[in-house]
Amino acid sequence: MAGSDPPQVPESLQRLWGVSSVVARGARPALSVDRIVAAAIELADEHGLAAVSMGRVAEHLGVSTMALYRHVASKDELLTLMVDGAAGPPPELPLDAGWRTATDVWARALALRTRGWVVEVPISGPPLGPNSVAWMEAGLQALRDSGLGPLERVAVVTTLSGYVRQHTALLQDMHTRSGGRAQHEIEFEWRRTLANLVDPERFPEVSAVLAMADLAADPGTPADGADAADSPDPADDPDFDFGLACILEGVARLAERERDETVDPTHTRIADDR
Amino acid sequence: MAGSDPPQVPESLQRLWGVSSVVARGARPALSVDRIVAAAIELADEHGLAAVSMGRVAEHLGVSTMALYRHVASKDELLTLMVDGAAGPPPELPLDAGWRTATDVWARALALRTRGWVVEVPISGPPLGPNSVAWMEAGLQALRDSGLGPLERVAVVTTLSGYVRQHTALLQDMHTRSGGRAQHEIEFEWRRTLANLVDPERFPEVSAVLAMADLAADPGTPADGADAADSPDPADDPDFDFGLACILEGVARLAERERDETVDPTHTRIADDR
DNA sequence: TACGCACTGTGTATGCTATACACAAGCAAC
DNA sequence: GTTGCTTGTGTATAGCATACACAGTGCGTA
Repeated sequence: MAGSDPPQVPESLQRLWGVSSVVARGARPALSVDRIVAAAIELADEHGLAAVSMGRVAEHLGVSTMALYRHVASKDELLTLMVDGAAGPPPELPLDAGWRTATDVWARALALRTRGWVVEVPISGPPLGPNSVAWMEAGLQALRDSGLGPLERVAVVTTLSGYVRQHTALLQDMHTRSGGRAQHEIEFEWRRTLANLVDPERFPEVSAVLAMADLAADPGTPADGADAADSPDPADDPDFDFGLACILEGVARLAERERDETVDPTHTRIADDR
Repeated sequence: MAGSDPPQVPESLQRLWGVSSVVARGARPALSVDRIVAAAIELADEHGLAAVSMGRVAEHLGVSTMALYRHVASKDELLTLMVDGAAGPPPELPLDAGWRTATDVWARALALRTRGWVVEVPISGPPLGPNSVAWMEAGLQALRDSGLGPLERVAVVTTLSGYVRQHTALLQDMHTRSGGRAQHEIEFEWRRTLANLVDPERFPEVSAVLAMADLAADPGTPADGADAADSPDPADDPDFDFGLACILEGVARLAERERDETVDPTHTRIADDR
């Protein structure tokens, strides 16, 4: 009953955390989990997640396909490890600039670090890899003086990373579909296509958005025509800003309300009614 | 230059929107996109998305595998159609109860309707199916009197659906991993596993959360032991409530601020500083 | 020093997958 | 009736993840 059994920790994860434990007895390994993961990530970065097959990863490493299975239990496990590896370590956060700034930086850094293919791999459950945990730690630290409880901070971090994930997914999809054209161009075309399909009577709101003049107009490239098509950076997107601000604003408001209720339940803030 | 060319609308989507256009010339079809999609959805509901292969769908319909390709261009397209079909039509919203209530209802309805396997299919880009558009329309209507601009409302709807998606994914994953055990039990086990791996010195915040007494304790089933394992309903999860409230609160705040700036830029609200 | 044995990488084989291609049958328009 | 498009079918192919038996390698022990 006591904590003696190590549950289904995938073994390769143990190696990632430095819990090797076993003594080296046989032939010295020419391969390692890290090398495999690195090769797979490189492949995904260059040719997309679809190009990551066990055979190709092995070929890229100059070993046979089955050699990989000595270090990784399955392709699914490899994908999970890839996601963790691609996340990398979190950046230093400006913790003394206030929780809001720190969290904002955190989210933008995460968005920047999240490669497009990461969102294509099916959800890998609760984070278990070292980097994932490190990001979680950083997020929790950013929110330390927000006034929220620990569990709520976890919820916020989860929500934010989900938001980043979602946004990256959309950008990635558009980028994939684009075939080199600019993002705005794709969105423009999508809008035109959809406008031909929807019935303005059944879908007035959608139609209104689709028909908006400042959108239907040809999208002039905003900046100096930089290669936004090459590196889709969510932080560039004004929609990203809005959604992020939205979430952070909500966090602030909830934290504030909670603080009031906790510290001084009788005291009501001025003009905080409604 | 004029709008004469129908862009790459996948044809089967056209059929979904009722734009059949072509006259029936050859043999009368015994199959239809809807029947295929329905069969695929049924299969996914029963045995998971992994069980959905072209062969099995065809077998389930009593036709040959290749017959499907007369109505669906590829498996990817079928998946997209499945997602739209599984969404179904949006519910009636209490629009006169205020945007916040309406949006809350909208999000919970979406969470309820989102089957677990839906989040497993890779992002299908901007919504194009009739049901997806209908949900978008409903969301925009819910937010009509929020005071936000049309584009911001789109951003909010996108963010919310992403949030629902994210949450469903996590629940789904736990549910898959569980193998029948209750959700709390899984979370408990995950916590214990992770607690053995993380170094409290490097990850103080995470460790603190993992060590929290009220969580490490055995999780008593909250309700009357209902079959929460069978139907993972995100709306049951308090975490879901918190995140949703967070986003909606942020929306309210931003809308409020925007209204102030737009209507009367010179007027500063009392006690709205910081 | 020699043996055993755990461990590493390899080659082959299997079953499943999506999908291209050529064909046969049905039915409207001419 | 003939033509030609459309629909369903059978066969074939290439790619995939992965099981299994085998061969080399080097540490711990006799």
